[in-house]
Amino acid sequence: MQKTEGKTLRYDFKEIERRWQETWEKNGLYRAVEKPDGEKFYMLVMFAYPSGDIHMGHFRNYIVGDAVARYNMMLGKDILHPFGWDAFGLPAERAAIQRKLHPQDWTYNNIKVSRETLQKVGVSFDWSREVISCSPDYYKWTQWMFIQLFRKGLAYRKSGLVNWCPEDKTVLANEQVVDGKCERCHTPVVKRELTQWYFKITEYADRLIDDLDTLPNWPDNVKTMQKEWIGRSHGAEIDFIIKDTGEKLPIFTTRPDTIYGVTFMAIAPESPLIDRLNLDGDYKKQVNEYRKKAQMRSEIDRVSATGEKDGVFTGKYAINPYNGDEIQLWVADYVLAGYGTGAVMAVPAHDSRDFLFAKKYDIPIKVVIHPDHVTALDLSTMDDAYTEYGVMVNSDQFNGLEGEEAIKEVTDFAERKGFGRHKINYKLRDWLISRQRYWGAPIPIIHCPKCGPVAVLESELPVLLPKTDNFEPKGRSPLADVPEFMRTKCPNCGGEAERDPDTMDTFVCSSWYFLRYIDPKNDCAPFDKKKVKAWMPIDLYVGGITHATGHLIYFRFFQKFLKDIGWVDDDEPATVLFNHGMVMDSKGEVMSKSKGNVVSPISLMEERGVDMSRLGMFFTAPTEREVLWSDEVIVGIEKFILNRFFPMAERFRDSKPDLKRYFNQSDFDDYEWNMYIKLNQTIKRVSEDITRLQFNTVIAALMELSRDFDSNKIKNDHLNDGLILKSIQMIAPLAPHLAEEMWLKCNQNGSVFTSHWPEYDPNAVQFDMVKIALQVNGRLRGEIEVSRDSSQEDVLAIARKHNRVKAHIEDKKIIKEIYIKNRLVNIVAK
RNA sequence: GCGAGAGUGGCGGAACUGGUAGACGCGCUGGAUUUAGGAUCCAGUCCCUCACGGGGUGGGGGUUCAAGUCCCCCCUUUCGCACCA
Repeated sequence: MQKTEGKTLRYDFKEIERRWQETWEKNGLYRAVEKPDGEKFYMLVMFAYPSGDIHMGHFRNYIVGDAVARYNMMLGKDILHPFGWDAFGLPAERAAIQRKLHPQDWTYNNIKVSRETLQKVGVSFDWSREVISCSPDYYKWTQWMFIQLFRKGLAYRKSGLVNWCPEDKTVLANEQVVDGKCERCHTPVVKRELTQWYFKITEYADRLIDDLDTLPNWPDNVKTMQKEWIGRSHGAEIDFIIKDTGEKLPIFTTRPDTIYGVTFMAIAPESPLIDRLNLDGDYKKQVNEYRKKAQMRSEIDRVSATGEKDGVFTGKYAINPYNGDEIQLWVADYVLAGYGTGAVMAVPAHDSRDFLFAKKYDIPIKVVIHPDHVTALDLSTMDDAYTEYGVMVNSDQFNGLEGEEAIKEVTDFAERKGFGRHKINYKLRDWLISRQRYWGAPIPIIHCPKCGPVAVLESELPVLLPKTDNFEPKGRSPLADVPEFMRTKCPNCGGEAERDPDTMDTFVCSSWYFLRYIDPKNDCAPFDKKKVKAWMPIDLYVGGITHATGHLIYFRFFQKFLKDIGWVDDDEPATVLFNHGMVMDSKGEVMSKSKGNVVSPISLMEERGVDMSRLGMFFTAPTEREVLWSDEVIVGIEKFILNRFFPMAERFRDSKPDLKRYFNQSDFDDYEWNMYIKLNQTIKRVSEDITRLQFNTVIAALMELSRDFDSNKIKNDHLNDGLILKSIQMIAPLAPHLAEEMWLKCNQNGSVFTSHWPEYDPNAVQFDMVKIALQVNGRLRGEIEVSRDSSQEDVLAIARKHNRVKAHIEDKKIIKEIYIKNRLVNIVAK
């Protein structure tokens, strides 16, 4: 509490915050309409994982969204600003195991605590639409989504090598493996051969890339990251032939123009093709040993061994279909099993990796590309491959062709001959969604010995997660050990059958939550199409950059799928994306529990008040930049609010000003007119800065305005009161409790948030007198004040007479005089 | 290694389409008030110089009357990707 001895005013934030939060709740200020009729604004922040504590990062995220929501509310739009919980997932389960609690109890308890904290922050969430992803009435529809995908053949089961985390004892999606380690617990990931459920996101790869171009208001870095993650590359698939077995060995290459330079072939150790080669004695032994060794090597080993390549010769040969050359067939672990066909044609002269490999094992190198028609490559002096485009040489009828054209010709040739084709490849893999864990949405599939995997009938949803205490991870799904869950009848033939024991990746739950907010209580459908049509797309989505290649791809994928099956209208879920910066401690380190440097917004808010904390966070840095948090940033804000801004309410004269009225210069004296201009300039600046989410300069502008404002010098009551009321309106999105309190103190009816955002008077945003910089040869020599829009002649005449200017142009010849209206004069003299 | 962003006072950071660099705040210095501390108010605060003036937005070049802003090279740093053939 602030001491304000001698002053009648006291800013009792605890009382004020409590009172306004109650009032807002009572009046349902943030209750969204079912269907907007006028202009709408769907403000979305990423829903939260209920870990039990709300940290500074959350706080920052939500107050940014809140400010935008409140601003748009004041612009008269219908607002949808919901919140919910990403409540399934591994950490809940682990925490629950450690604390000997059930994940459900742990999760719901955390939600309760976190919700109460958030409610204290005064964020304008419509809590009546809260969504909890682990609640059966939500995951019922997550399962429904699965079934729709399954019906379209976009959810399927396949066996393959998958990422397995030995610590968490579950499979992981590619996105959850970072540097060969489990994203969550940092345990090195191993590969296992398992049959798992996948979503065919690759089917949408092109649209996921191409539609990024329809999103001008997404940050470029996110779009670039997504493009690279999806990794589309154009090239050719060429069928080589295994010499002995005659088997076709298709390979993918982006450089078919180097086809005559192929001197060996490399196959990934995991490739099943190797088993079909009928290797002879010693070779067989060596290859098998190598394959075993490769499999033992962890992912990190293989990744960190950059540069160093090894492999083993199979003793077999393949035939290049272009020239019939016999080339050696190697097994090498620098070839990725999962990309292309798991085998590559190696062109040492024109690929750095192949070059290293060929040097190491003394494999021939053959130059088939020259940089241009006059420059030739000399193999004896090459210490790396030449990988640029160039002119084809030593390539029979293709000699002389260049770059793109060469690639096209070579591929067309293969197509005509039937041993190759144009081909597009992606780095993106199908999305592995099965998890061998308890705390997730059960996969709504029944395995029937006769009918195979059959979807649960929609009328039977949800497939309830059985309440069991037996959820400790042991390498297979805990649900498999719950017989009453597993045992069921086939929906098709009625015979004995078993449920799928796996649960879904939580990213599935978070891929459609934004649609459920629009109709959160719907029992009959995931949502009402008409309501969704009215509210979508999301007008602003605010979150951290960490989800660039995970969630933000998945939710776009879901949107597109739902569009394809007629449930939504838009191709893209969110038109504007904004990534706020991270919040670090004062030393620039990431806040984490293990480091013990976590600053909780709760204690801060209790000590300084919610609005001071909000303003402090807003003021310290622009939204997209990272913040090194220290409580000191509050100091300046506190002085500003307590000593200057809040006391403005005391200067209110209750003159019932018309806030829509514009004034003329003749209504005022000089000080008043200048204040009027300053006010309108501030309105303009603040409106623009809020639109681009730059809140630090919003506060700076308000500081300037209230610094210049001296009520004693203002005789016009309407100006005095209008300036105060508009200032309150302008700070309202950032400091809602404060604004409401001042609004009330100024005898205004209703909430400041139902008042109309001020509009600036376009005839009063420039001062009548402007300062003109005087330069000689680009150097500043003085400054004069003239009336706005003065003519070049007049200004130059004054400028030439200016003492310091004169001193610098005397004895010199004036070559050029430049006048930028209302800004500067530059006299060029020699 | 590849790609993208960033580099401005002691600190956080301003600066719209090239046009007075350092808004706003912290900190610091001096003054007023106060028994004192705190708080508040006023003034000052990029660097060198008594001043005139000069230098200055990571470094070096360039374009321009004019560059933090545009172009080229380099350094540092953050983030992403990392054998994707």
